[in-house]
Amino acid sequence: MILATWNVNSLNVRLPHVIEWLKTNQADVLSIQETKLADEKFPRAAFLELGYTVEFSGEKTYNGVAIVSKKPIENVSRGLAQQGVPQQCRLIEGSVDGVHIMNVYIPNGQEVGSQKYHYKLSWLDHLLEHIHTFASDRPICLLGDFNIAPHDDDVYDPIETRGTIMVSEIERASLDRFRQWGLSDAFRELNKEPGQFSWWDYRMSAFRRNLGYRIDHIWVTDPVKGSLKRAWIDKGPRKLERPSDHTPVIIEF
DNA sequence: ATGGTAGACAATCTA
Repeated sequence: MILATWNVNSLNVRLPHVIEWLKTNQADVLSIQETKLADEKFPRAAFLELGYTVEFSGEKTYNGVAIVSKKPIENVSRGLAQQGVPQQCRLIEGSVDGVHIMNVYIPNGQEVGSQKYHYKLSWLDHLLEHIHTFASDRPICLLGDFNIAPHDDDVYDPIETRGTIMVSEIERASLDRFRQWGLSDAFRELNKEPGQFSWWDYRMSAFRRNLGYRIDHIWVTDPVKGSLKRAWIDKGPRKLERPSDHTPVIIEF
């Protein structure tokens, strides 16, 4: 199975890129973040025409997640039931071919110490609670835009970015709890070299200068880890005209 | 401390 994740930063703008990418890469499952589309505006037909099925959870202007799949998506659910605050569309999950796919758009957090940063940490707490309702010996993939670079090797400059958003020790420690539960970073299982990024800021010519972060991830339980064949980042879409600031991360197992 | 750019949406907010 080829499984990919891509924060498209507006599916409205990026639909041609996504369709082209699916045609070329023939992924079995693609999970998308930041569709920024209310459900009634979702371009379902474009995916059906390609032979894919799609499930989505979106809202106007912000957030929005979707799972695109060649095979049927079963037991679909949306959001975190436990949250007391108004729901943002940041989680959609479903099973494909016996593999449970959890597509997340973890809050960005804006700045360490800010209100949004605390929202990010508490959202991660709720996600962890939710994960704990599953058995870790099941084939599960937690994937999406985590908005956290797990290690210093995952940022362009660990000194300059030390302690800042997506890099802070508290965020990394929060993510470590998902490892302790039984998830592994599939990309890092197969690729050890530093400087492999999935996101570059639009500003300051960050892509040209390779000032990136590896914040888009596919984390898997042992049954998936055991059959991993490949894991890679496709920088191609980031080089296109009017690109998303993120580029796809893919595994094959 | 700020700014740089992009997207949604029409003055700012989010990233």
